[in-house]
Amino acid sequence: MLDTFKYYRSFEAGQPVIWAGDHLDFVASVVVGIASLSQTMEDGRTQMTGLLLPSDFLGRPGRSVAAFDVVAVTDLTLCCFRRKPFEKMLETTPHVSQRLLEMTLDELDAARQWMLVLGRKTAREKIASLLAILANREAHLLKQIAPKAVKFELPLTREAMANYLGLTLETVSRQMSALKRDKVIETQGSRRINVPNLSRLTQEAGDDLGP
Amino acid sequence: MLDTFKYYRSFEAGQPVIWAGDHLDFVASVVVGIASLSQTMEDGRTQMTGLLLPSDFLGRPGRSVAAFDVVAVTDLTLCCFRRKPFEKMLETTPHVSQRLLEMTLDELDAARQWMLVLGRKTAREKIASLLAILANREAHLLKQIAPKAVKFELPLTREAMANYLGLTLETVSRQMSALKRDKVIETQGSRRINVPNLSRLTQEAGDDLGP
DNA sequence: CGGCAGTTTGACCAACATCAAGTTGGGTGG
DNA sequence: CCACCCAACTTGATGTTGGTCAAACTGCCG
Repeated sequence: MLDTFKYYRSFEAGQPVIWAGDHLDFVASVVVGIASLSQTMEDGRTQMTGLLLPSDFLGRPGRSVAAFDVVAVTDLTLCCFRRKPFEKMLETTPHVSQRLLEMTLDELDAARQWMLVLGRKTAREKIASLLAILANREAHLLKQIAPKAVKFELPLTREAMANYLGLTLETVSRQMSALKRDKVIETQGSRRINVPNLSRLTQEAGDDLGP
Repeated sequence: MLDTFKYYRSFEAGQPVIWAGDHLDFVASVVVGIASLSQTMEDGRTQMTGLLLPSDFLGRPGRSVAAFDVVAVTDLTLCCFRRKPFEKMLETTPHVSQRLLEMTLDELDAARQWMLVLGRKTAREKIASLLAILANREAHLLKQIAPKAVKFELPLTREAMANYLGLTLETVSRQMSALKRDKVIETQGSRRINVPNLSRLTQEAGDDLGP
């Protein structure tokens, strides 16, 4: 059973969990908080390639070297398993590997959706896409289905948003101001977001009929 | 056994295999040729989200609706399995789902690598990245390890390259000309590419020490 | 009351997109 | 066999988006 060899690790907001290339002999699942996956080029350009939310899986059975940097975006608690026994269990407990396959396929779909955002959307649409994802997640957590309005807390700094969206932090800031000016969003401070009309935001994101 | 319910389907270069939203009651694996996965926005902007090469898997156990457009880039042959029996087999044959998990994790890593290309690389680096992938694949097929020079056939039109790279076809063409002018590549016609110095190309792609 | 990280805003600039001609080359029909 | 056609490609002129550099503002913490 999983419980016999799991353990917990906590990280403060901003702390690195692992660096790409590090030896990594555990896999983990997010319990509370948010972590980011990212890559950095030699000259410092960085691209966030995913956000890990509670219940998301981290690590790679069969690989002992991390492919990406993982950083705690907020205070973070992971539930970790040593990799070897976890791999053994994958072999002996088929429904675990089936569940993991399903989660990985979901992540792959999400990554591909995000490629459209990065490759083809304008700065304004990129920001709206990110806000729409966070707004929908919030609505989902509150068990609301297609609500008109949503309020939520932005877990990311402007710089982190820029790294997720393939923009500079100045452009992120300008487009946030523009969306505020155009009444697509309202703010209290720079992190508390109020979306008065979620379908308007979705439309700004460029995926009206959905992807 | 898989063989008892598999069948083959062929497509000519340029033909659609399925459209996003279509009902899809098979999964498949590429036998010969190349297929592309892509998404299109209502206004026509499109982004290719993956290339499927021989042995790659297509479809999604547990989902009956296609999430992406699939198009045959070259003449293409698929080996198809009806979805229901395939899913049943996943449940009963653990090592198949483990193998599929491994392949999916590889694709997820590749998709995340590509997000760096789309989000952060310049047009020139994007072109070089794509050419480097194709060159390395060619070298791998010929069982060469880290050769100095490689020749290969570009399977994509300029427009398809643009859709993969998040560029316009004019920019692709200009950067191809620039790489030729700078002796990073040589060409015979617009599709036959010769890379005289693969590490130079890799450097132009911006991943010297490589992720 | 600093000090500092995070953010906003402005002025200017470069990279890429857009619009618009041309050019190439393979395939077809006369 | 050649002339023409058309899709794919190249190249040029110009425009726009988002990047860069720089300066100020906010709010929190010591």
